[in-house]
Amino acid sequence: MDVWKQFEKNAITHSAAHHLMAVDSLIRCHGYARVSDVARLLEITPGSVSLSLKPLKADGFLVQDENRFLRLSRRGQQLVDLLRARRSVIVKFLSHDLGVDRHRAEVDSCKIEHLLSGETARKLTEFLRFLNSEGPAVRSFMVRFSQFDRACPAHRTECPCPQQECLGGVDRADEGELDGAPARGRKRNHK
Amino acid sequence: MDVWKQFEKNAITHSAAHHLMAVDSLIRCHGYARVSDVARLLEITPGSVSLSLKPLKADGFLVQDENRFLRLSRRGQQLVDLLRARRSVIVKFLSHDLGVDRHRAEVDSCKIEHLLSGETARKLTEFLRFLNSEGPAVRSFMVRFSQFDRACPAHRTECPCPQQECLGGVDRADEGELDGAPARGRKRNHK
DNA sequence: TCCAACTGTATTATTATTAAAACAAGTGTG
DNA sequence: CACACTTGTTTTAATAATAATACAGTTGGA
Repeated sequence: MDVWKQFEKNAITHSAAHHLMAVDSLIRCHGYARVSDVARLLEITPGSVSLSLKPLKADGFLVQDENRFLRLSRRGQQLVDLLRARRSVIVKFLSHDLGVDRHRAEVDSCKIEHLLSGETARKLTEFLRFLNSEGPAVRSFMVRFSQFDRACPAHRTECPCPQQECLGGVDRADEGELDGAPARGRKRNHK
Repeated sequence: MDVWKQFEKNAITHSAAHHLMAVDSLIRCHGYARVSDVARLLEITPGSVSLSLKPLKADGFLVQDENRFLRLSRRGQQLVDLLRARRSVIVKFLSHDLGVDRHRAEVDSCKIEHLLSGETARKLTEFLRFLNSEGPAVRSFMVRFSQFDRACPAHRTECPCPQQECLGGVDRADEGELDGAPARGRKRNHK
């Protein structure tokens, strides 16, 4: 039971990551970012943004100049660059190499990019860099993969015990169980 | 800004997933699972478990018999099987194929397994099945990968602009920024 | 002075947890 | 049998973090 309870130990929340990235995007696109600009971009109220940014300022990711324009600190910029790099790596892997729908790849990456450890992100990047290096071994590998029989073997042979590594049956049978809206009854923020 | 705000739409929380899997593990190991057994396994109080299980019962993942022994419903069992399958696929990919430390691979998988869409999980599984199919193309691919120069090109050539797809520099420079404990000042559950 | 922008306070909701009290059911002993 | 003890469950109250809103107040520039 060592793995359990590790899930709360993340340096940054999903929401915080998006707030930081919004600041970065605004600065890159328009040259500046104020609280209200972030709010408009994220479609939430300025008050909410102000509150969300407070811990980020306290943690030294963000600074505000005398006119309250937002700027990323060195640490903040590093973090944003890191997150963006991770996201683009994961999106590329999912969409380009695995063939996941682009939009879904982006949603999935955005959910997990800030949760990966540095080691995993690094090794994934190395793998991706190799996968996109276009060498002959890689090319023949990808050709073989595209010819690979995608059907799960568990669906061809009758197997009485629950599969260890087949997501096909369960997942297809229960499509949306993990993807979409909750099944019923649970109140959620519906804005 | 379509991707943003998708992050809250998950069918199940991390904690709920662990509670469900604990029930499943207990039943498989000891033949039964009561609230207090789950609490012991997860090292939290029975009261907490009782509260956490309530929405899972309401959503039809769990049932309790007349002696209040816990059982997974059909839906609950499907969900647990799905999550376990995903985890084992991701752990195998990270540790076996990418060479991530086993424990870290488990922690990372456990963080993300319930967040992936069905499509992504399925395609990842297909890829993994191919990667472990031991054909000659795969073998030569993996041999090449093991010989692949892991050093990030950005560290060899001077590049003035922030890297799009290099996690090496930023990440190594800021090791632990996303992995470990918060930098400072943020109060957290320290139990 | 007026308005846009920002901050602060109060409020709501969800999730996750503890601690303590209340309750239920079986066990043991005189 | 009855009373006390033990175990297990549930409920209630409380705390804490995250995420968001609404509204009131402040500030600074044209």
